[in-house]
Amino acid sequence: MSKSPVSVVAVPSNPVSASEQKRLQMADIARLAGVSTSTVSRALNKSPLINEETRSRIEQLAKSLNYSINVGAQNLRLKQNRTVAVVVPFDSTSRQHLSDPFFLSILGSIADALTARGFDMLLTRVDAEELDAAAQIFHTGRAIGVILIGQWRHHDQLNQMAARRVPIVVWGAQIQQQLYVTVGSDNVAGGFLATEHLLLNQRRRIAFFGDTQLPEVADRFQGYQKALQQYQIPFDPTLVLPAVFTEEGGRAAVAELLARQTRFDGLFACSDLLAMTAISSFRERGLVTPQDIAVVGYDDIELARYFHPPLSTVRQPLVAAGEALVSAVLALAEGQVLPPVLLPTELVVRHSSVM
Amino acid sequence: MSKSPVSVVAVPSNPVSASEQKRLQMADIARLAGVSTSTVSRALNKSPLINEETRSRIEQLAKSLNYSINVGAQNLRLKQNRTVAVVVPFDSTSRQHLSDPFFLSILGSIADALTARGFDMLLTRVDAEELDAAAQIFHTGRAIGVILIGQWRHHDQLNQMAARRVPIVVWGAQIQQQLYVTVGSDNVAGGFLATEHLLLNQRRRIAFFGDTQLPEVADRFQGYQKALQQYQIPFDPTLVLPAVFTEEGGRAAVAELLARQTRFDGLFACSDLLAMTAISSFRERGLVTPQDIAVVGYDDIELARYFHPPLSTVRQPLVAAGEALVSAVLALAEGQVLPPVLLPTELVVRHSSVM
DNA sequence: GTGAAAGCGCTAACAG
DNA sequence: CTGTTAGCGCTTTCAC
Repeated sequence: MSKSPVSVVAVPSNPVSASEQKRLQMADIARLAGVSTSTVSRALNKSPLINEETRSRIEQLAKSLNYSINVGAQNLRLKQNRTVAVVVPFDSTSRQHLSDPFFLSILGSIADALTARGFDMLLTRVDAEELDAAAQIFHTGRAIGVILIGQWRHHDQLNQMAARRVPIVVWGAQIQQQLYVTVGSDNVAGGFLATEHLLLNQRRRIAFFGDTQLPEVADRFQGYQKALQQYQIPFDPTLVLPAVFTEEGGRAAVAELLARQTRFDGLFACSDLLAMTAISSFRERGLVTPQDIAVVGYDDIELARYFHPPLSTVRQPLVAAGEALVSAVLALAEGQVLPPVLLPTELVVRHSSVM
Repeated sequence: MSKSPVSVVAVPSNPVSASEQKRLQMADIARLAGVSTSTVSRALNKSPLINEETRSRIEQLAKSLNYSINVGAQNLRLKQNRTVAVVVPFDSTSRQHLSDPFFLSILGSIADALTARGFDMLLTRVDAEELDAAAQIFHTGRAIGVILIGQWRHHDQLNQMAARRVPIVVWGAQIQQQLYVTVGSDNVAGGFLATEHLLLNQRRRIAFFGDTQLPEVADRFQGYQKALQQYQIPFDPTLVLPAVFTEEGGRAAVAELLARQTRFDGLFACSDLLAMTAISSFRERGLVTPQDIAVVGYDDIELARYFHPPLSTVRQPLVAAGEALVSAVLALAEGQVLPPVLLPTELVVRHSSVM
């Protein structure tokens, strides 16, 4: 035998180890147990056909050897699949990170709902301009359906996918002539609630922060207008700012609003993140919330109550959202036809809106 | 699992539609193109053997029919797999949600790193007491390796998995006699930096919030003690609170600290979430930050700069973290042997710690 | 350049 | 109750 070489460099680990680490398979268990693979298969799948003694013997063996049935092969054979894809589009220009806490939370709730039903979750980030990648996940059989978080502006692409029979459900607002299924909160009601609350607290010049090109925001805006109308407050377009949902959105919107030199004493921001960055900007400029500007956000993220001042906001039902999205995509995958789902929305009053 | 107040009512559609929707497969394309499946396979895989004309014809056909190769079957045949599992343990007792923004962000950075390398990400939440479920994901062949976010107290279980040759990398702190690979930030340095900063700003009675049973926190605590020692400030155990990383953690710790009637003028909280809830609690009790209590958090989540006061904190390198975790798990899956990875940590001074 | 045939790891008739 | 056999959708020698 060759004697081991003395070297100072790290011992190059056995490069074969990956391949030599031959994965155990059913045939191995069968041989070791002295039965056929059919028997092992049946035993491990708890078929009632198998002798109790045989079964437990095989189970023991498998467990002690750390063997588990290969799901890939099983799925192929069974033509089944218990994986759902969750797609989070990102904006290729801003390379925006998965940053809004609300989206992250909804992701958690989907994960829970999926786990509860015994499904795996494939999480994918795709370029918002290439939503077709989401369809590929389905067409390649990696998932039986997809949940898309963030409707954004991609109505047409989504419609196309649905038309091609991709089981897809999107978190967002219901739109006319929409072929795909949406699950979302009642944004019109949410917008109304927030605005009405501000109105009821004697605010008359209420700014609106949100990109109304997004369907969800458009609905909230509609609620905003409806409230103004109902309380007979004139609508002033100079109070409307197309703030994007990024961290800088609130800051930029505040700057623009102030530059417009329009008077305002209230703000309805279409996300808590937006509300928080706005409040932070106001403060830098000597404007205090709620005294000078009463603010209501949207989402009710966890940090909202620990913010200063604690943020009044419109709560979207997180757990229900996950449940509904998962139910919907599963139903769709089974070929059912579904109506859109509208979840209730709730005003949470804290201190950013009342003195 | 709470049930949602809204149920998805399915219009009972044609129940056969799911099954009759026969998925296209390679044989279909072959028949339609008048070639054999071998040819289709080669064409779609861009084999140089195929006639250019034939290839493009087949590609066209496949595209127009929305056909894509079935990855499951392909993987089986090729004995390959491009999926990595990301496991987020949850505490079964508190049923704690995936709530800390930092964990969520790291998840995003992992997703990006995986996507960049052409890997799929399987996201799974598992009961912290049943970490073995993470091993199953590997043993069943659903993923070639697993990234575990949150070392918590499960050192032993993790060691067992590693001993069984499950390619697993853990986000957390390096521990003695650890068989598994960790990637984490330099927690000792982070703790030192935060504490030193407070010390340099004339704070002498610095409270520490964090569950020192967690390896990462233990390291930060070590940094805290090191700083005190270096600046010759006596260590006082009454200033140390085992705050958990939940939203209520900060609040409870503040209550307990106040109940102890010990004097303090600074706080190093082991997460931004903890710092924020603590500041919020202080405020409720008339204590203002930074005047009365200077606070430094940990993580540098996005909202930290928009908090009031903007939060001083120790930044953990998010993007690098995702990259490192992914590189590590991929290397492990190939059978390589790796050392733990320690990422640099950086103090970000804002206003919660300086007057 | 293209096709026929074998087989990836598993399950399910169909026999015994 | 258990084994034999065929085949899930794909890739790849091996022939032509």
